[in-house]
Amino acid sequence: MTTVCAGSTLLVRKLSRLVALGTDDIAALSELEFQSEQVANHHYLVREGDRVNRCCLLIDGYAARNKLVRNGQRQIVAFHMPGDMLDLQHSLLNRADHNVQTTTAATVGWVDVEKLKGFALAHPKIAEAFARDALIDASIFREWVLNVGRRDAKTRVAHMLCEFVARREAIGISPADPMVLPFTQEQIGDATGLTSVHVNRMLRVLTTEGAFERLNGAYKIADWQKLKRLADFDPAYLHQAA
Amino acid sequence: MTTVCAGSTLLVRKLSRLVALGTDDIAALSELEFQSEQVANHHYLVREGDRVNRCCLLIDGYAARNKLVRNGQRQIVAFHMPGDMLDLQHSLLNRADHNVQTTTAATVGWVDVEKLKGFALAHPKIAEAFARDALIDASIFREWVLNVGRRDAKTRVAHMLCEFVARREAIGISPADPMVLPFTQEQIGDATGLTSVHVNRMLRVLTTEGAFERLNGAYKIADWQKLKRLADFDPAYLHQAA
DNA sequence: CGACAGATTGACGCGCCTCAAGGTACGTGG
DNA sequence: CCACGTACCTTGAGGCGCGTCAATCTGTCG
Repeated sequence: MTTVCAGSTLLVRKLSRLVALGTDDIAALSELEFQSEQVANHHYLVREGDRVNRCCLLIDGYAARNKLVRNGQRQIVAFHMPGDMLDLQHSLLNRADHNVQTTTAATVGWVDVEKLKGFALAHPKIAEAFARDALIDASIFREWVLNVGRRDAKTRVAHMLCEFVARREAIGISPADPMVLPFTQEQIGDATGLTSVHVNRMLRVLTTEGAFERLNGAYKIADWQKLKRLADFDPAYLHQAA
Repeated sequence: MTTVCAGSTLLVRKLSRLVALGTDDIAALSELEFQSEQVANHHYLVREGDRVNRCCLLIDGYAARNKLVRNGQRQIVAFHMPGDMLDLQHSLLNRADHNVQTTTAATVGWVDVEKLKGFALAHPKIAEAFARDALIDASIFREWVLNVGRRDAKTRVAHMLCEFVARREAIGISPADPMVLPFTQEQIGDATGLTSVHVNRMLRVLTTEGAFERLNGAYKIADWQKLKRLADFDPAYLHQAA
């Protein structure tokens, strides 16, 4: 549960997509020690109201951020995949304003926030990478406001799938590969402001229209161009190309 | 149009709410020169696709960020008020992924982005303030995803009004003061994912329920506690208390 | 085999949208 | 001073997209 692990490799790879790291930056990052932990599905990595003093790198598995309204309905506001740092978000704020929960079994690596801050102070390139990462997250949040506020159900679901596929591609997984979605239909509903029932119907429509296929538990993008078109998807907001 | 102005006072006041600035930080900020410009309502301060190399301080008036879907529908993803820095958001990214547009006539002050970056490098406290500001913006985006995704129309409109009032309070304007809303009902609709027609009806409902009053063009919060309750509003996400 | 999470499907209703017709306030030019 | 345009607000009637409720099915893990 608390073995030191090679999360730093993953982190270097991620930050390298954001800025051009110097060899000294990379050397420094390699020194970073992550306390590795295996957690079950639905495990809370951060809870609303927590004081955050350590930071979590998602090494394997998937996670989602969510907030609740008074009557208990849930809204997922972001999802995360291997390589994502989950709590830079909160490190400078007093208390977590939302929950972060795994959506599959997962492996995470913990680092002390103060240690990361020290790195940022000593290495401007690393600080810039952290800042860009936070700004890209913010850009994604804006797209989600648009998605939930102004697109119809079919487009919304398709858009969320497109973002998932595009971000997977950035970490090296081809859109054409079959995939097991790390979300239930209810979670897709929580992310798109719909009910699981309606998500189910929209997935059926997207399937009959030939945008993607379903084989027992797994899904496969049947026509990536068509799905993007149906989704009104423009990846510019992901700021992936450096 | 390009007179140097005292925007730095406003900026010092804003950053002081985010971190404890040292006297040297304040002295340095006072040196900052803003090119002041008066702009009309509906003026674009940033356009989607722009390369951003200068940064805009909103000195007087109001502005909103918006994105468009393919069929031309608009979604406002954030609004801004005097004292807000509008483009720290974009300064580290290649291209603007959304528009920023005034919603009233306004006065803004421009600074060079590189100059600001220099400040951040030389003054860790200022860098931290910028970072916290960006993280708070992100927190507000998350709340908007929740608002648009999971609350009904009346609650949504009330919530947006609450955020407006709470943020005004942070810059020194009492919730009890009558106010002329710097948004049209159509803009409130664009911010909440509703049509202007339905916003109109919801405002009527909130009025008949006694949450607020309307006197000719101006509005007044009649019952701040009641409005917050109707809105499911918890200001924690604004991270205003340091 | 039983228990349980998740997917699927149908019937029905409501919240919000659409379309359309004024109304009001204000600025602008004759 | 009035005529007119423009931007915004207001109100009503009707319709549709998505939610609600509920039953059934499937796969998986003990």
